[in-house]
Amino acid sequence: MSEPNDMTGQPKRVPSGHAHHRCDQCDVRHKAMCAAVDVADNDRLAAIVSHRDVAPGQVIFEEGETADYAYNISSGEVRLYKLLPDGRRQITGFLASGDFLGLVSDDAYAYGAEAITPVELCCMRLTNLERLIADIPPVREKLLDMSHDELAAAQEQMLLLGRKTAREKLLSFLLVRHDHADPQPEDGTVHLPMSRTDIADYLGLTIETVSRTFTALRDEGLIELPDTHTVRFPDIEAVRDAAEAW
Amino acid sequence: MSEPNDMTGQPKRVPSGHAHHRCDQCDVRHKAMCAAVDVADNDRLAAIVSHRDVAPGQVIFEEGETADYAYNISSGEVRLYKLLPDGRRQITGFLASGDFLGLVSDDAYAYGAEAITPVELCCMRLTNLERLIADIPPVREKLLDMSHDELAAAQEQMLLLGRKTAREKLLSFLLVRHDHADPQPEDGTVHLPMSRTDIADYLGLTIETVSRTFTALRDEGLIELPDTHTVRFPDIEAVRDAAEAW
DNA sequence: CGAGCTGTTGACATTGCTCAAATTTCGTGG
DNA sequence: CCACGAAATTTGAGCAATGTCAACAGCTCG
Repeated sequence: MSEPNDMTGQPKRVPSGHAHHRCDQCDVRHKAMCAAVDVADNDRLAAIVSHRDVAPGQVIFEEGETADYAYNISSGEVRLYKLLPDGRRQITGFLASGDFLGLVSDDAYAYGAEAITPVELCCMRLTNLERLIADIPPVREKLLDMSHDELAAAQEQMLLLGRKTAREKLLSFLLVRHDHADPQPEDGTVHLPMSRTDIADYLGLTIETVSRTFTALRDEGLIELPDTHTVRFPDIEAVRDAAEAW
Repeated sequence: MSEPNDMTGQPKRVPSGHAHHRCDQCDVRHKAMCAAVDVADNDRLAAIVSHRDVAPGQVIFEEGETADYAYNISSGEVRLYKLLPDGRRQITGFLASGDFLGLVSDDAYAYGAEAITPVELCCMRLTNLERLIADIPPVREKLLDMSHDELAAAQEQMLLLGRKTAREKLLSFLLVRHDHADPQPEDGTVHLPMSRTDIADYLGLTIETVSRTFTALRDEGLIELPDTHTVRFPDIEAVRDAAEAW
């Protein structure tokens, strides 16, 4: 139960927040599931959300924990992961602002979630959210669509994990990060808030292989590494060719 | 476009069937999404389904193809897969009778589907199905639940692909097949309708490694191999221990 | 300034892959 | 029912990609 970086004496994982948040002023509303809530129903939405800040490295929820809340990410970056009994970890996805997490069919979370950067969460009790889903058709449309997108991403990741080489894995990862970046940067810059360990556990590799592969790509001139958490593509088309042709 | 085993001169992939099927007499109704359709709405359901038989090895639909239909599997076993340009294949799942496939957020299928055994499909035009989903709340509940289950399975498979050894992969696969088998067999028998190649492409291995691992497990006494497509566990608890403790 | 991370690099080990051949299984026709 | 050929599976030998273990470098924070 002890978290490595937990130096706060505060009670954990208890969303504490404004009873009346202004959902209509939310920065990420347009990207989030909330966009499916009509202006007329805004009050209902605002009434059920609370807020929670999570520091880097801190647990949002653990695999197997009873699922009470679903969350929208207001800001920050989150990792989802599953563990084996001996500690091996597979990161199943990275989420960023506007993304939604916590809906499960079972009543326990099927994976753990941790903050990578400082994270602001918009929390909804599942019992309340389910009522909202039942009452507002566009919300369930949106959620069904989102889960189909997630499923497509998961299948793409299975292809990566099962059939790509280390080089292809890293290139695919960098390209997806680039193409999905929120304010799409003009130059070919990609920001990587997560550690090499996180990248390794996402791609089914070791940190050493990730590190060596970064170095190899840099030596080839396919990427530049201004610093550990930044990658730049001098020629992104060359990268796209390399990603699937090798 | 040529399919290896296609020796029929018949037009392909055109569902041909009874205009009025008796959904209430369907063998797999209780397992399928159709169970969420109230008896009163049975006629609506029956009116939009048609049927299609697919021979082993034949394509049901291809990745990227425009998605016209969704399917329920009435009988038989299906593989879903994604391909890389050079032909490497990742099987993302095996489906059996009662399973549902073909709902996508985009308008193209995100993966291909092929019959492993002779397959009977219950076909629904997406335009019709979507109307059904919109009109019948329990149907969308069921579909949302099903997609959450699929997602959980996909994440479990990512853990397998990224972090387990060949031995653990095969044992996990056999145990899941055993535990999810439809009429749960009393003895520890598992039937594997798919080829070694399919198993390899599902587990992110080569056929040789799959074959060698089967042999090794047999030599250890963990499994018996009465024939290529049948596995028996003399002591299933020993298998469960081996699957996650190694 | 030193401790402690995180990331990189090097040397070596190992799992699982490749290529090749033997063997078994299975469908087909006689 | 049996024989034959094709396909699927198994087995063997060698190898390569990636993992393991270890040392080192760079950065941050007290």
